[in-house]
Parts: sequence; structure tokens; C-alpha cells
Amino acid sequence: MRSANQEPVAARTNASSMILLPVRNYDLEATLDSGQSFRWRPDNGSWTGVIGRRRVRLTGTRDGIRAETTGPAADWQWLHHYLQTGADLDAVLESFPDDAPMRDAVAACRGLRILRQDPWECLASFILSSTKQIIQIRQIIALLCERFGEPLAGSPDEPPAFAFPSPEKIASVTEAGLRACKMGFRAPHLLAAAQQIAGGKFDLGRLCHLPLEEARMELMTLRGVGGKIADCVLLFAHGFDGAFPVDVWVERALRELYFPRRQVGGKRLRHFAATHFGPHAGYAQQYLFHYMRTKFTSPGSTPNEIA
DNA sequence: TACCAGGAGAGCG
DNA sequence: CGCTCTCATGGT
Repeated sequence: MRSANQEPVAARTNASSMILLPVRNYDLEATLDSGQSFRWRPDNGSWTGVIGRRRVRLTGTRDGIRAETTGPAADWQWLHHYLQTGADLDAVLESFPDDAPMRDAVAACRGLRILRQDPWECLASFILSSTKQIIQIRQIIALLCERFGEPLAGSPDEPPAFAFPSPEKIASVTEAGLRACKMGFRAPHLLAAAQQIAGGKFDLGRLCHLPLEEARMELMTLRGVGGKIADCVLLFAHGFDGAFPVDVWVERALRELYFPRRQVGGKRLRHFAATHFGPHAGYAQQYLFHYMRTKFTSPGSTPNEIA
């Protein structure tokens, strides 16, 4: 990826660092705004967000991605890792089943990627996602970070930014404090997960060394974590490309695109999802999700209106 | 006002 | 298994 003629060009001032990531076929908007991360917001043609303890601004350019971050950056491995710039997207797309629904979904958002997020932030975010719209999930997480996350350094003209609060921090907060972030009945779930992780009774880092099914069962022992949320965490944070989260959008996509006007049981649908999409099924899922969401979300429509 | 949101969990037949 | 209900909150 780093042949001599495309070595990234980095620059640095005392206030911030900048780099150009040479990557082809990377749709920044589709990737950052497709419901896998909830911390990015559009900003004058760029995207601003927080990765770990860094403020980050990303801009799509003709040759790749321009990235800026506050403070010095000795290396950018953390950013390559988060954005998965080294992933072979062509090989992933090649592995998809050659049928009309997948071709349409890929054509609708070519360049959509899957990020590699921090496991705790991802788990916490998806515990909070249950029966919420994406815009509301963003609001809850923003409140959570403002109240309990560490403030991040930045120049005075920038709006304040906060790190995602650690499990230890969340574990030290009361349920009422969490409910004040508008997360409702999800508060005790988040609190219990934070306490288990902070107390060393649940090891998130161990999951990536387990087979997919075992890691999934392990996650599902947490209260508030069912199959769908477990799959999201495994796919978006642990690198399990085979994890296939099925939510209302994807279930609708499967029914309408693959089984039009046919009654299909949930069991058969899950079996189909688990066998039809190949080794990178999780990517296929994200393409279907984004395809359905962009196709029917103009403006204000909801999935239940589509039928 | 009524209905629903990238669900999970529990109760029931 | 499949269905139904509840959970909390904000938006349409």
C-alpha cells in the first residue's frame, strides 16, 4: 500500500497535523453516515468527529482522503486502522453473490466501507441504539460524551469535543445520571455492561480471538445485547466480516428483494442470510442497509411506509 | 393524537 | 417456534 510513489505526504504545525491518504474508491459520506458510527457530522464539505482522544477532520479529495487532527501525530496507523484503508474492497465486492439485488445495492453506494471502531464505544453505542432512530442515537451519544467524556484540546475557534467515556467512568455514574442523557430503559443495560468490563469480568478484547459464533454468544450474555447488537459489534469493531446484523431495514430488504410477495418465516430468512452472502456477508449487509435507507429516506419517510 | 424508531427479554400457547 | 407486550423518549 505504500509504494514509493504514493508515500503519504504529511505536514505538521504546532497546532495540528495533516496527511493525505492515497486511497481509491472510498465513499466517505456513505461510510461515516451509514449507521455504523454515530460520532461524525458534516462540516463544510468535510466530516468532523472523534477517534479515541483525537479530534479528526476528514475530507474526500480526488486522490483519496485528506485528514487533519489536533496536535502532533507521530504516525497515522490509528487512522488507517479506523478507516480500514488497507482493506481490499474489490475482493470484497467480487465475493458478493451475483444477483440483481446485490448489483443494485453496490451500484447505489460504491465505495462504502466498514470501519474498525473501538470495541467499547461500539458496544455502548449499539446498546443505546435499540429501538431508536439514527438521529436520536447520535443525540444520546453526544449527550453522554458531553457529560462524562474527557474534554479534548482544540483551538478556541473550534466547538468543544469530548472523548467517548471509558467503561470505568460509566461504571462510576448513577443510573439516573445516564437516564439524563435520554437513553431511557437502556440506562441499566449500559451501566451493567460498563461495570462488568471495568471490573474485569468481561473481556471485550478477547472476542477477536474467538470463533464468530462463540464471540457472539459471549456478547449476548450481556443484558440488552441480543443477536442483532452482537453482530453489529463483531462487524464494526472486531473485524468479523461474516457477522450479519439483521434489523428492520435489512429484513425488509431481504424480504422485498429476494422473496417478493412470499411468506417467509424468520427462521428461513436467517438461514438465507447466513448462507447466501459469502465470507464478507457483513459488507453485503451494510450495502443492503445503506441502499434501502438512501432509497426510501427522502425526506421523512420510514420503513413502514414503504409497503 | 397515534404511531414508530438499525431490539431485547419475558410470558404464553 | 411464533406471537404479544413492555421498556423510555422524541419526532412526525
